[in-house]
Amino acid sequence: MADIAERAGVALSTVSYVLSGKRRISEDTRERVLRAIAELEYRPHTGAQALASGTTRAVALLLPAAHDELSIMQHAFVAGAAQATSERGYALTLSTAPARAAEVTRLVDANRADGVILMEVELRDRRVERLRSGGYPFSIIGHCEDNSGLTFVDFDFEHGVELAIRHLMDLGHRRIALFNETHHSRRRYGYTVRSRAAFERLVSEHGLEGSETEVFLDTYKIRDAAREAFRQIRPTAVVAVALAAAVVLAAAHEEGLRVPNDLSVVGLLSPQLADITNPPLTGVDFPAVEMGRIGAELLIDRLAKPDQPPSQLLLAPPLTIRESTARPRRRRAARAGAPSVGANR
Amino acid sequence: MADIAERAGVALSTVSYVLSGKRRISEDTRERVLRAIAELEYRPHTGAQALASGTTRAVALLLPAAHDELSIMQHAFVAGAAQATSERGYALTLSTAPARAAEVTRLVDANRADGVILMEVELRDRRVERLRSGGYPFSIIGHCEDNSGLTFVDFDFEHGVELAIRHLMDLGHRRIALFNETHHSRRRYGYTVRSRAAFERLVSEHGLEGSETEVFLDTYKIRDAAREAFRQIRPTAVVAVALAAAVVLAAAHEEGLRVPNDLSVVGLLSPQLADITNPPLTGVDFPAVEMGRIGAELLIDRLAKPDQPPSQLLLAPPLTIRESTARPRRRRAARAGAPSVGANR
DNA sequence: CTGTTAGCGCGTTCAT
DNA sequence: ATGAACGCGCTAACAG
Repeated sequence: MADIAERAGVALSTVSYVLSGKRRISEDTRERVLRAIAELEYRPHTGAQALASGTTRAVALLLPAAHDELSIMQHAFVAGAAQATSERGYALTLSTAPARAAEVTRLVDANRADGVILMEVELRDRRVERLRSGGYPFSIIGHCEDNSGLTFVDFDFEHGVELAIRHLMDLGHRRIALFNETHHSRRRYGYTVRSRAAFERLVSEHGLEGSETEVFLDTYKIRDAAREAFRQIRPTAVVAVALAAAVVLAAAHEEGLRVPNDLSVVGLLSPQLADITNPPLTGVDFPAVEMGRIGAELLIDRLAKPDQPPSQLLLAPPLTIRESTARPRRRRAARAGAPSVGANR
Repeated sequence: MADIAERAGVALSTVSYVLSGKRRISEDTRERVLRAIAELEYRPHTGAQALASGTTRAVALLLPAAHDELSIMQHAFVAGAAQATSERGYALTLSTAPARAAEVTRLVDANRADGVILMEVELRDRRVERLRSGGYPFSIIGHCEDNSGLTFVDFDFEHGVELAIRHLMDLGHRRIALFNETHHSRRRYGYTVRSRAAFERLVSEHGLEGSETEVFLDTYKIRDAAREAFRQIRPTAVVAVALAAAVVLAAAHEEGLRVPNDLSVVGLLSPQLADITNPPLTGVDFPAVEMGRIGAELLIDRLAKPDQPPSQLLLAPPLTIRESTARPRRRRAARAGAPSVGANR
């Protein structure tokens, strides 16, 4: 900066002001400074700016448990967040530190980032508590039980399940199963709990013969659980949350169930995945990229105006019909074989 | 730091040396300093360290073209790189800036990162040239045509295609098609070119009836291209590169081809994807997480010892047999129906 | 083994 | 409208 100040024949601070625009500078000197900057290929030193200004213009994205595993949708969050931050002139720092409360504030404490984007939160989350009570700027992709004061964006799983069930009911399905995700641990993730709650409510409201099945996020267990459920429940349709959907298809295939002829499947997952399954999944498209983007924007907004009331967004996109759902066929066979008593409501 | 120096009754620099370990400190003062640090909950200011030391202890991962799209495997790279960097005490900064040469050096020029990890390089890549000629520390996940001086890790696609073809030949397949990925643009990505080259070599070496099909990374086009290829080539087996594999399965399904009964498929993709396809894909597992990890480690090693000769790693994992391959069956039917003239080679 | 001190590159207040 | 000078928090000579 000193070099360009000298070359432009001005004071060092003038250069700073030209750059930041925090002061009116005469067009004349402005020109000279900018020219010198161009000629010397000067690049501001982000670190020094951060040190002097006390703000890093970087946010941290906490990418929990990147235990080599699946969590394919996480990538979309990352991609969305990366885009949004870069558009707003922020850097995005990734951390795969374990999801312990002690870790979430580290990057901000070390002044590597101004704020934090949290993912995979549980209904009651100690990391959230830590950030909240410590007064750290943060946003969540997902949400908790007690959301007072929290800034977040989430997919409306309740609404998603409702759309899915309505679609299946419209097609004539009455025996619908929910395939939910669950984790090895005892953690209670919001989307799992909310999906189940919505499912149970709808089942009882409409007198459906649903039956939930919780499956584990391990591919093999998921598949076994699915096959067993098919035999026991004999659903004509399935609502599957997240990655479970992809595996349900495989399990159905193994059971000799053709989708959608013998079994309809509605998935709540990202369109990127829904498109490459076999057959492509009808479902409520999880707008993962958008959510990542919004999560970042909410945080950056918050950094700019810390006193604004927190934004809380629930995204409820429509159902996209692909090829995995159809009218139930088993029922006809069942009726023909043994005319059931139940009226069609 | 001044606070803890005062509290411990030492000079400020002593605190620094205790922290960095760059000097021998008597156990006594060491103790006092550490206690003061704990009591005051002192956290080093990364930015200030960076400014003073001239090294940020952060590396940038260039995640090109996060155009909302697929590129699911990219996530694994990111996850692997994130793990490795965090283990070595580095931060990982993500950038989705467009893949222009001007962008790749920005983060390092602005002192946000010490080096760069590049992905999705083309055979002749201007970004690589820029980094190389500018003397920037960087590593590549992938590699180029001219790799002199480059540090990289890549999947050995040539070897992968060879394993795939061998496996299919062992099963008795002779009419094998390659479904390759290609991008909308005219970019020449190494893995596409190398896969094709290997395929062509093997086809001619073994007198196979292969026929390559290039498909676009757009889900719908991929599927149409696949269906058309099935009709024209009537392959008994397919080798599919990356995401094409998932879509080939869907296309086969639509054509009424059962996998593996009517068509065997071998994929070169990540096991995370291979496991959730329907049926699970036999293939050479693309060790994406591992590659991301190695990419980061190579770069960090390079930052530590800039004068070491560059490491160039080609990973060639074995074939994993899942459920998408079997002995060819069509041939029998064909023979029975219309005894073909062609000898069995 | 420990202390002193000069920067690292920039933002910003105070004076002009 | 411009300039001089101090400080952000830390590292690394240099000096004991």
